[in-house]
Amino acid sequence: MTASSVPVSTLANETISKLKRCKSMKEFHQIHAHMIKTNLVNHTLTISKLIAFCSLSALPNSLSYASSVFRRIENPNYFIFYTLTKGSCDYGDPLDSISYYVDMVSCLNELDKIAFSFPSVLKACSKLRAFKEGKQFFGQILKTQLWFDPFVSNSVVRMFVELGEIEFARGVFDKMPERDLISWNSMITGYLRVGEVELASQLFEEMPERDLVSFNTMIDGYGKCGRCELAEEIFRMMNEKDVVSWTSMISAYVINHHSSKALNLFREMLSLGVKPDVPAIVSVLAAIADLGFVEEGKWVHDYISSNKISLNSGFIASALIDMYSKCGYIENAYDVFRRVSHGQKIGDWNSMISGLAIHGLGQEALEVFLEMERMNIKPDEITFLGLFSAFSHGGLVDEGQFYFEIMQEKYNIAPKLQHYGCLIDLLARAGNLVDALKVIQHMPIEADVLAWKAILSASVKLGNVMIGEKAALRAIELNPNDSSSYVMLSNIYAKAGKWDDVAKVRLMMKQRGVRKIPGCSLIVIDRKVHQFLVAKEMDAGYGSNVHSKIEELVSRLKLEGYEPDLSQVLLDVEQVGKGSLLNLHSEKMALAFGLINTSNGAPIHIIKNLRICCDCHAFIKLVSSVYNRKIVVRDQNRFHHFQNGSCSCRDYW
DNA sequence: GCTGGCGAGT
Repeated sequence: MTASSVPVSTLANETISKLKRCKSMKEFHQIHAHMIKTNLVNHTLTISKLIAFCSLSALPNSLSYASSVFRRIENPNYFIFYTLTKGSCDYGDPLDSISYYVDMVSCLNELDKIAFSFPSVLKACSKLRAFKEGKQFFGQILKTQLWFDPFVSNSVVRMFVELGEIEFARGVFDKMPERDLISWNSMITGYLRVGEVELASQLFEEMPERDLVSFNTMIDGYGKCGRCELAEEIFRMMNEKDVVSWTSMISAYVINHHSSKALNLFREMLSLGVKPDVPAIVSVLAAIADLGFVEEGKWVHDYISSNKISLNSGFIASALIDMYSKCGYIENAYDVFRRVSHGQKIGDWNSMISGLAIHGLGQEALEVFLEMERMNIKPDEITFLGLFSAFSHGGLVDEGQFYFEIMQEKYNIAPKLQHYGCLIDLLARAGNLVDALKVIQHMPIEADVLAWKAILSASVKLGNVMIGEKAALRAIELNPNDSSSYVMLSNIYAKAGKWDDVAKVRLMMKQRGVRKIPGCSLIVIDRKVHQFLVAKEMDAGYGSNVHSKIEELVSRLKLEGYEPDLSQVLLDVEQVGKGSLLNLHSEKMALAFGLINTSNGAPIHIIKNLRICCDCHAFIKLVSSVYNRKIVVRDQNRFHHFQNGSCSCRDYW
């Protein structure tokens, strides 16, 4: 049978079901060509469906294709306008979404049909942060029957919530003709987003009925407000949970730095037979990355492969790259990246650049960035944060300054506080305190505590008491509870032999109740985690072994010229003799334990919560050559790969 | 004559 002898309706139905199954632009092109050949382009329903499935497909270039088809239609109907409005709002430029809406009302004016587009138009306003225009649309809605459409009025509440205009949202909520579950849930989201925990709880108590979404919203919102205990309470009282409930609770733990709890909860979820989906996997990967437990990370990676979850789905690749980097396995991160890097996802590139950065691989990070440029992938703010951090850790000062200019001139990205922070850190680390201070003076935003701490920590390293003092006082003023600023100030004084000033700092801390965070190092052996706290006896059983091993190491290394760096013992001098206090640094204990409990030549991975100290750094360098071990230490800021007596940071950290 | 509004992740 030839095409022309088939009834139009059959052909149309067949084409529509093919359109529904389209997975690539190529298929859309083929069907469109076929429609032109069979004259189906003049069949309203079929051409509408082509535009609909294409605009809502989320494929690259699908919207511009849909719009080119649209432009050849003489009298487009509501449905076509609607799909283009929604498509551009969700997957394209929200501004186009508003244009389609404006076009629509200029040529058609049935209110009940316009209603369908309004949710997307209002969503476009929130995406564009267009409060004024949003209010204008709201004004128009109020004058019509649209106000009585729950989809429309709920979208108004949602828009004000997204814009953070909580008073407006509440005003609409109170005034709307009918409130359903969605209205209540949105309003609660709104309060939680602005940190109004009390008001959110109150609404949650007051609402006439609740669904799973209401509970999940509370878990997520409490978590994001830093109220893990409240999130837990809701989570535990739920009779029915879905994967969103679990994921919300897991990420509440991750955000609040309870990564072990997050990992345990993920395990509990699995044991109850709840199948993790992409967001659940991504959130547990963040926990694993934080803990540095590569074995768990590999298990999740296997799970992803064996369950045929594509590396391209959601943030899977970027989460894996991040996890492997933060566990010290930059090669594995690179493998994942290579498998997806032909893709266009900015997050994958950003994770790779940041990963290389924490390993001090500045040049490699720059190469990834240049590859990105060659592929015409537009870098965003986060790309540059990663890049600057890579330059900073790699000591690439000229490159850092050059790309700081490029970011603004070529990519039109205005530097934010964090970008300035990176630039300041870059200059300060490289020993250029004066220029770093100049940046602080001239930047259009007030420097934050991190910027001053960057100056401070560089001053410690350079022994610059004057600038260090100034930076420390400013940092302490900005965050009086951050112990590290006091400690660094005290370190500067100690290094300069100003013991009276050291005492003053210590007194200040005591009076303000600021406690030094104890150094803590982790080592994982045979999937078991061993934790060492500074100056503390460890778990019964191997304490004395570790101490005698450290003593053995010290005497062996002294033969190689190791001199304990006593300037590193600062605040707690009266407690124990300085030399032995140095030997109680947590990373030395973890290292000794690792040497005892792993076979000769096996690499040792250690994770420390604070920055590694100079003495331990020199110590571990020597151990790596004398004992012929590859030792990888993750400290608060970055990785140190020790091998053959030197460190990948080239003593620059 | 097909359609629309809430919850989780890098």
